[in-house]
Order: sequence, then C-alpha cells, then structure tokens
Amino acid sequence: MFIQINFESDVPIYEQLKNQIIIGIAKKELAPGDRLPSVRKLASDIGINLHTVNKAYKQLEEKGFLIIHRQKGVIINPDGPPQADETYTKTLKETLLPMIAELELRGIDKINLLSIINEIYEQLEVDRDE
Amino acid sequence: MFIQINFESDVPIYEQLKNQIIIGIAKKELAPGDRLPSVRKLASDIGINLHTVNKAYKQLEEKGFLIIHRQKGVIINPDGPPQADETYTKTLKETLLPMIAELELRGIDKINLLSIINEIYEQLEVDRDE
DNA sequence: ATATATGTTATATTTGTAATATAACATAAA
DNA sequence: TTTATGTTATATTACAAATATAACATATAT
Repeated sequence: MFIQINFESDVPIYEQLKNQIIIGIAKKELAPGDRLPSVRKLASDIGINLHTVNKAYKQLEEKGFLIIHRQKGVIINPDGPPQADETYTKTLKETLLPMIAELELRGIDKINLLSIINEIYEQLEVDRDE
Repeated sequence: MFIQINFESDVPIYEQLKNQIIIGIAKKELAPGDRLPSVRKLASDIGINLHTVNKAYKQLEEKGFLIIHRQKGVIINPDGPPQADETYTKTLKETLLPMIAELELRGIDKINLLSIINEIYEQLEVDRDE
C-alpha cells in the first residue's frame, strides 16, 4: 500500500489518510472502481486503530470520493470524483486568502507562486508508478 | 478595529486573529511600526479572553511579524515581515499538494486556479480604505 | 510618590477533538 | 457455518482551545 503516516506531524492521522487517498486518485494510482483495504486491514498495516481509518473513509464518502458498502467494502467512486460547486469554491478562496497574504509578505511573488504550483502539478502528473 | 471574528467557524479564534492581522499587513492597512491594541483592549473589543489575543500575538512575534514590548505594547515589526526560507517553502508545498490534488479532481484546472489566485491578489491590493 | 497600563506568569476549569481499546452487531459471500 | 465487511456502542487517555481570576514587574503618566 502507498500510505505513509508521519506520527510526528501535527496533521491528524485521519487527515493524512484522506490527503494521501486523494493524492493517489489524482495521480491515477487509484482509479474509479478500485477497492481500498478494509478498515481493519489498513489499520493493522499502518499500526493504528480501525476507527481512525473508518473516520477518514467516512469523511471521504461524505465528500463523494468513496463508496462504502457494508459487506463489499470500500471503493473509489466509479462515477468519478465530486465536482466543485459554489460552496467549495468559496471555502477555497477563504483558505487561500491568508495563505497568499503571508506568502506575498514573505517575498514570494506571483511569479514564484506560479512556479511552485507548476511544480506541484508535475508531481501529480508524472509519478505513474512509484 | 478591522478584526471580525466568526464564532461559528471551525477555524480557531486565535488563528482567525493571526490571519486577519497578516491580511491587514498585506493590504497595507497596517504598516511597519504601527501599534496594535493591547491584549486587554482587543480582547474586550471582540468579547474574548485576553489569553486568546495573547496567544495570537505571541505566535506572530515568534514568526517575526510583530514586536512585543513588555511595557510599550505590540507593534508591527519595523524591519518588515520575515522572509521565506527553505523550511517555509517546503511546508508551503506540503500544504499545497493535497489542496491542488483535490481541486484538480473536482474539475478546477490550472487555468481556473490561476484566475482564482489573481482574484485574491486583487483583493490584497485594492482595498486601501475599508 | 502614586496610579495606570503594558505584557507576563500561574492555576484551574470547561469543552471538544484525536486516537485508542474492546466488544458486539448485521449481513453478504465463501 | 464460518469469515470478512462496515457499523455501533462505550469508555478512556491525551491534548488543544478558550475562558476565568489573580497576581507580578515595570515603564510611563500624573
């Protein structure tokens, strides 16, 4: 499995899980319809509690990235990821505003930012097998 | 004062404070050397506890945005904001990666993102008096 | 001198979240 | 009938956010 948890991080474990699954989908390492490990399996692989995995799965289901079936298990939504709506875009802007304010003050101008963003897009596109 | 706290938000109050002060500096509503309200004054204006304001101030001092003097009070760092270093840039990229992954999946492509970012830069430049 | 205002320190309490630990449940599939 | 799935329930531990009070040290104003 591609999951790697940093137990020193101040990012909660269930958030790290959500992030890595979303990144996995974006990198196409996980395709619509693909199955994810059971909550017990992933929990024991990583060495964490089943409820922590369940929390991540449930929140990704709530957002529309995953489909959870009581007996069959968990799969990547076959209909593809949820699309951005007004609410999502509004929240995104509210998140970006203070980030960009700080970034600007710290001397990272728009050009620098765009180059960082390009770098991240490359990370998401290239790594087909890693 | 320009501070407006959303008590419904899941963003902690002290984080909202930090964000709004940084945005204030970026918009040049607050200039280097400008004085901020005392912890007690701001706390009572907003209707929160003095320690919550103090926590925000201390963390901004720690980052280099503010100078705190035991008797004179709190001012915006006269030497200007702290500049980005390697650590900051690394953390920034780690924050952006999952954001951009989700955004991409949701159908917001690079062009859309750049237009959102431009919109935010405008917000930071225009509002000289509001 | 005295009072005032500053940030600071200390202690305690309440509330909520993250994470874990155990156990049991319902049910499709083997 | 067994196994594996997610689900639900209960409890516990650890920590963070926010508050409440009180006292402290000290530069500045009166």
